[in-house]
Amino acid sequence: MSSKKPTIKDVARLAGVSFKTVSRVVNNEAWVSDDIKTRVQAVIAQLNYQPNRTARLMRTAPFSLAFVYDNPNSHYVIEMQNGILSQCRQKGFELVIHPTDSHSGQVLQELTTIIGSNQVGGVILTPPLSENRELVQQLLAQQAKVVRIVSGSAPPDDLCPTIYVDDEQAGFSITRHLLTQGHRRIAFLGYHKDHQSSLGRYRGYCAALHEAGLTVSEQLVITGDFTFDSGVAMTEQLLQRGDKPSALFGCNDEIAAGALFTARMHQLAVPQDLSIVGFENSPFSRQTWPRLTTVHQPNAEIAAKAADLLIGLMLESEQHSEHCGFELQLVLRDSVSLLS
Amino acid sequence: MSSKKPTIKDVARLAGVSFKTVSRVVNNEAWVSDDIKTRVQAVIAQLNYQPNRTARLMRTAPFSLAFVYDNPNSHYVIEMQNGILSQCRQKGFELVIHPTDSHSGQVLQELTTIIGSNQVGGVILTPPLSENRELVQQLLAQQAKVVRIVSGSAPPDDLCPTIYVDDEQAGFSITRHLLTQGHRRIAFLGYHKDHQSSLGRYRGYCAALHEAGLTVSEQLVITGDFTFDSGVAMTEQLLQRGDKPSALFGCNDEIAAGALFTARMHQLAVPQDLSIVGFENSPFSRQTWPRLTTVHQPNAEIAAKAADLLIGLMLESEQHSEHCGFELQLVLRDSVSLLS
DNA sequence: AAAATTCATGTCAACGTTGTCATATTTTTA
DNA sequence: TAAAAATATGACAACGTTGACATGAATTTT
Repeated sequence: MSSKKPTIKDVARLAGVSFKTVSRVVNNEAWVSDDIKTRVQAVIAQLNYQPNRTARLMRTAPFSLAFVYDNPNSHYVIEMQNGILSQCRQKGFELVIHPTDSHSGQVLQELTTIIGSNQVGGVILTPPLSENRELVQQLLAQQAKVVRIVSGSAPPDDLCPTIYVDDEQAGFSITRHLLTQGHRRIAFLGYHKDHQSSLGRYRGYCAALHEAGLTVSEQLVITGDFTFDSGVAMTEQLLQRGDKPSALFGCNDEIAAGALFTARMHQLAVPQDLSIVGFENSPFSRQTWPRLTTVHQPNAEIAAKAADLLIGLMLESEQHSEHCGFELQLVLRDSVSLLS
Repeated sequence: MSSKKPTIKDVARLAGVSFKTVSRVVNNEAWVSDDIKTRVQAVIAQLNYQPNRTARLMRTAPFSLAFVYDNPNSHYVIEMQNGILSQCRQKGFELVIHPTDSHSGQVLQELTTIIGSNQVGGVILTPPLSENRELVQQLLAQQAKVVRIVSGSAPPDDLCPTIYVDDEQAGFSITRHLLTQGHRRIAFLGYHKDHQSSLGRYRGYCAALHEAGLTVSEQLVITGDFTFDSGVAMTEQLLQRGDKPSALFGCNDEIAAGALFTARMHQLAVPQDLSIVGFENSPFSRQTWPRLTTVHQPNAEIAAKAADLLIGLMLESEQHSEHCGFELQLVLRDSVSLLS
């Protein structure tokens, strides 16, 4: 009943052919007569034969790729994962997820291990790891294929295929949206000098203010990271001060949700007393009250594209750097008021 | 510069020993002289040699396990994943994530493929797949190791090691909490006849009402699934009716958040006009306003335990069924009022 | 009708490990 | 001090596949 898994030789024996012929049928190679092909396929079905991936892997390049991330945002990770997985399944690849700590200084070693042991043939790097040029180079030096996702309006260099997401443009759009609604004192929450997405969004914010003839007030730019708790803390800090803003640009939806929460604590009605916008269009932003006006970031699509490029790279051995840019669209909802 | 990856034979040549001896050093086998051991280790370090996992896998049992789930809840999946991953890393195992659609009828075939091709040696099954007794049996028949996570106060059978989570007990506790706060008309949102967790929580809800001498009103038990949107729809349905409840038990935090949202739309203050409780203690439940009273479900811990059991099973070949139960604790926050 | 070409199949060596067994050396025991 | 046991090492097969090459049959070309 529960016998050993059938091998290619078992199939061969039963079909009365050499095991190489079975291999040909399995891999859909040319020059197999239809006669034998059907016969072999019948036996394969009968025995329920499945080629052993491990053994196959010994003769071929690895068909696993790693998704490397350092990001506490569940929605982000899941969306990315799903996007990558959709491509992997289509093309028979496997996904290895690799959450890591970019500050530990161990990332290179960790990745070296999984690459060196042939566990994966390529990696998808997300911010902030993707911004580490040296890391990319060292992975490349290990003959690994690399695709990275970065913030920017163009790829920073030609090291490897790159997906770039135009945070600046989107930061500009959403800030201008607040301006057209009459807001003049707009705070920026989540500035972080080491965080490219934050900086891009900040540049867009500044550009929009300048275009409207306004100057950027340092008072209104608050430093913090991309979490709910940080959003709460930054908003507290802001509201403590005298001259309150009429609108608030959260660098991502979690910060914005933190701001929403804090506004609520201070008996401020959103959007009547304070307008708030977020960034990312995570499911979360549809589930707050009021629903957040935000920027749609198509994570699953971005990830799928990254996986697509990486798999292309892994299949053809040529290392031609193809890039791909994403523009982000405004999503208007209920957290912004029209100032008269 | 970028030469081929070193193999065990390269190490052997450089160290002047047979490659078998190197294998012994790598695997920490007995009967290697300290002298040679250090010499070999030096060469390993020098060449930066990493054993090829794929080749090793050809001679050993697979050390990958699959996390199989059909659940749209990002927080849940991420917490589970992290819990499993923590164990995998500790013990040198690999994780294959396998989201699937339990209604497609393809699950068995999908899992058969990844098991049959030696991609994984074991699987962790979560609800609702873990409740499918036949599926478990068929996986077992394929010599796969299985650990399942189910809802219940005891394992349903001895098929395989089982993690059981006492939803009934927790549903009872949280309902009783509402009762002690003076609530009498308590709605139950998210009843689903095919969903064991829902049923468990429902049974707890009923038991608490009975204990308080109340009867369960069909009017107050609303069927739906475990999503925000369903929570909105169910709350709408409930509020449409004449006789409104004073409290509302959402079968998970997302339902509760949907209820919160809808209450807000209807100008009902929570908890003053309506109390709401959730279930799961997802990060989400701390980020709503007001923060949700809920039940803590230690997903990462549960998942880690499951991985631990599964890895144990994969290492020792004996199939002894060890089980493990989890009790759930109430988390009191701000979404329940004291009714006078 | 012989030679060349295409098609169909088979043989055998790899891939980089681990397991089995044999052998050489050292240490212990009788 | 010879025999036995323990220790240390190596030779070689095996895992299940794919790739390089060989071979034989059928078909086309000259």
